[in-house]
Amino acid sequence: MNSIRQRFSTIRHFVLYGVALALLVFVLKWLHWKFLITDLAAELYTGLIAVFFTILGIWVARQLGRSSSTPGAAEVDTIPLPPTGDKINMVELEKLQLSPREYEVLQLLARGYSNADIAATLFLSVSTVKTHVSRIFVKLDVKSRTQTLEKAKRLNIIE
Amino acid sequence: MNSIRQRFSTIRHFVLYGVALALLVFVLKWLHWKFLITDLAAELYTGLIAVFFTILGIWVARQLGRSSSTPGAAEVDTIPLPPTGDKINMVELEKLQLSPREYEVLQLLARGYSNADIAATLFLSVSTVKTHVSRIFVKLDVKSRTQTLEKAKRLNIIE
DNA sequence: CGCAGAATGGTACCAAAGTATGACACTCAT
DNA sequence: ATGAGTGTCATACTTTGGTACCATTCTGCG
Repeated sequence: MNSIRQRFSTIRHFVLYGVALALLVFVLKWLHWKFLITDLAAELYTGLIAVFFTILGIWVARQLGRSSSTPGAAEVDTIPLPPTGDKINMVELEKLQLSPREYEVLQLLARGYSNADIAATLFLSVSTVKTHVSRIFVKLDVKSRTQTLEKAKRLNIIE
Repeated sequence: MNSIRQRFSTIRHFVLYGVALALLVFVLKWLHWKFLITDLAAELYTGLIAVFFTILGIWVARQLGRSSSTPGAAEVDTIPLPPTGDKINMVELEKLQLSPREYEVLQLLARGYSNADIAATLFLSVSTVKTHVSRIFVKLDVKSRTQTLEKAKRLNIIE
C-alpha cells in the first residue's frame, strides 16, 4: 500500500497518468467514430486497441515491478518476484541501508550498465546517477564499480 | 529477439502460448459474430480486448523484464544460461579462446582489481594490462570491465 | 510549521579506463 | 625460416568514472 502511494505521490506521475488516460479516451472515441463509417476499420480498431493495451500492460508491469524491487519495502504489493534461482540475501541488504533509488541504480550497475546507460534507463541525468553511485560506494565501502560488482555478487544482494 | 527465443525455449511455454492464442482467436470470433447481432456488444468487445491485451502486456513485460538487459550497445546474447552450480563452465571458457595470460588478467579483473592492481599483481606495466584487457573485451564482446564482470559471472567462467 | 532525508541536478576537476597504433622478442609448427 | 600467435611495452588521445561541493524540490514526521 505504501509503495503504491509512494509511486504515484509526485505531481508528475499524476500528470503523466492523466495525459495517458486522456489520450486513450481520445483515441478510442476517434476510432469509434471511424469505425462507424467503414467496416474495414474494424480490424484496424481491434489491432490498435490490442497494441495500445499491450504497451499499457507492459508499462503497468514495469511500474509495479519497480516498487517491488526496492529494499526495505516491507510489504510487496501482490506481485512477487518471478521465480529466481537463488534467493537474495535480505539480511545483508538491509544492513547496507540503501535507499530504494540507490538499490535500483545498484541493480543496473550490476548488469554492466555505464552511468549513461543507467541515466537513460531511469530517465535521470548523469549527474544524478553519479551521486547515487557515489553514495553506493560509501555504503558498500568500495572505491570503484568493479569492486561494487564483486562485493554485490559476494554478498548475494543482487539477482 | 534472442532473449525472447530464450524465454520460449521450453515446451511448456510453447503449449501455454498456443493455448492462449487459440483461446484469443476463439473469443474474438465469437465476439465478432455476437457483434453482428447487436450493437451493444461493441463496447464489450473493446473492453474485453483491452483487458486481455493489458494482461498479455503485463505477462510479456514480466517474461522479458528480469532477464533481458539492453545496455547502450544493444547487443544481445545467444548463450543459454547453464544451470551449473559452482563449477566453472569449461565449455563456454574454451569457446572464448582466451590465452592463458588473458585468463589470468580476467580473473583479477573479476575481483574488482583496477588496471594498476593487476599490473602490480602480475608484475606487468599498466600498458600491458590495458592491452590484455582490450583483447578480453573483444573476445567477450563487451565494452567495459563492468560488462565483462557481468558476462563472466553469467557464463560462469570465473570462480 | 520546520526539519531531515531522499532524489534530482549542476559545475569543476582529476584519475582511471579504453582505443589506436606501432614495436620488439620469443615460441612453435609448417 | 617463415609466419602465426603470444606476451610485453610504449605513446597519444578520447571517453568514462569518480570526487567534492552546492542547490533545489518534494515527502514524511513530530
